[in-house]
Amino acid sequence: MSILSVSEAVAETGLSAHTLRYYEKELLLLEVPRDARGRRFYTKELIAAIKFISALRATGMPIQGIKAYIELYVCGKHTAHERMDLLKSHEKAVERQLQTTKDSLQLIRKKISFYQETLASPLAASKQA
Amino acid sequence: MSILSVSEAVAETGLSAHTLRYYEKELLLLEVPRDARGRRFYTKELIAAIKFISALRATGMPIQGIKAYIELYVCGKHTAHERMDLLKSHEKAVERQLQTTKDSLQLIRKKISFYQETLASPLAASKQA
DNA sequence: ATGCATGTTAGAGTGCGCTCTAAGTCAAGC
DNA sequence: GCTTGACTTAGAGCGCACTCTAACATGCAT
Repeated sequence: MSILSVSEAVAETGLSAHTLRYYEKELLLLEVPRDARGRRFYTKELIAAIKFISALRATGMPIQGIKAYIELYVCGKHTAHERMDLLKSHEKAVERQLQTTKDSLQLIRKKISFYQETLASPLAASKQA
Repeated sequence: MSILSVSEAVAETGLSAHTLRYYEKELLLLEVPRDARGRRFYTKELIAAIKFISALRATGMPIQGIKAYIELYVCGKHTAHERMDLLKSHEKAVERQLQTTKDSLQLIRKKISFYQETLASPLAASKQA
C-alpha cells in the first residue's frame, strides 16, 4: 500500500479528487507521478505531504501561505531555517486562535447555563438576547 | 457609556461599521435604535448581543445558523429549549473542531521539531516534504 | 460660508477555497 | 462489440462573509 490510486488517496486523506487536483494546480503538490495511462498515483511521501498540508489548512493557513512554504522547500536546504520560522509563526497564530475559540466557547456555555437555569425555574430570568 | 455611537460600537466590538450594518440587514441585529438625525446607536443589550454573535462567528457558526437562532428568539419564550439545543449542538461541534485543531497543531509541532534537530546537527535528516 | 467628520443608503465588487461541468480516454468485464 | 467505471483536461461557477463605492445629509469648528 505504498502507492495509492486517486480513489485510494481520497479515502486516505479525506480530500476530494477535485481538491487534490486543485492543490496540484496551485503548486502545493509537486511532481505527482503518473502511470502508463497518464493517471495520477500517490506515493507515501506524497500522502504525508497532503496530510501535512491538510493540517496547515485545518489550522487556518491560507493556500498562499502554504504555497510560500512549498516554494521555500523548492529553493533547497538553505531555506530550512526560514521554513521553520514560518511554521513557528503559524504555530503562534494557531495558539492565539485556540485561545479565542476557547474564550468564545466559554461565552456560549454561559448562555447555555442561563437557559438551563431559566428552564429549570421559569420564575427567574428575563433579560437576554 | 450605556449608549454607544457607531464609532464607539466599532471600538467596543472590534467589528467594522460595514459589518454591523451587514448583520442588521441579515436580521442578526433587531431593532437598532436611531437618534433624531437617523443615526444608529447601540444600547448595552445590543452590544452584548453583538459580542455573543461574534462568539458564535468566531467559533465557526455560519450567518444562517445565527439567523436561525435569532428567529427562534423572535418567536418567543416557548422556543427557549430549542435555542438551548441549538447552542448545545454548536458547543459539541466546537469541541470537535478544537480537537482537530489541536491534532493538527501537534503535527505542525512535530515538523518544527524535525527542523530543530536537522538544523542543530545537519548530519542527520534527509527525507521530508 | 466653508470644510470636515461622521453618519446615511442601495447595491456592486472582492477574495477565498473549493466544486462542478463537459467532453474525452482507456482497459476490463459481460 | 458495448458498457461501465475510473480516470483525464480546461475552465466555469458557487457560496460565504464581508467590503467597498458613490452620492447624499447633518452639525460643528474656523
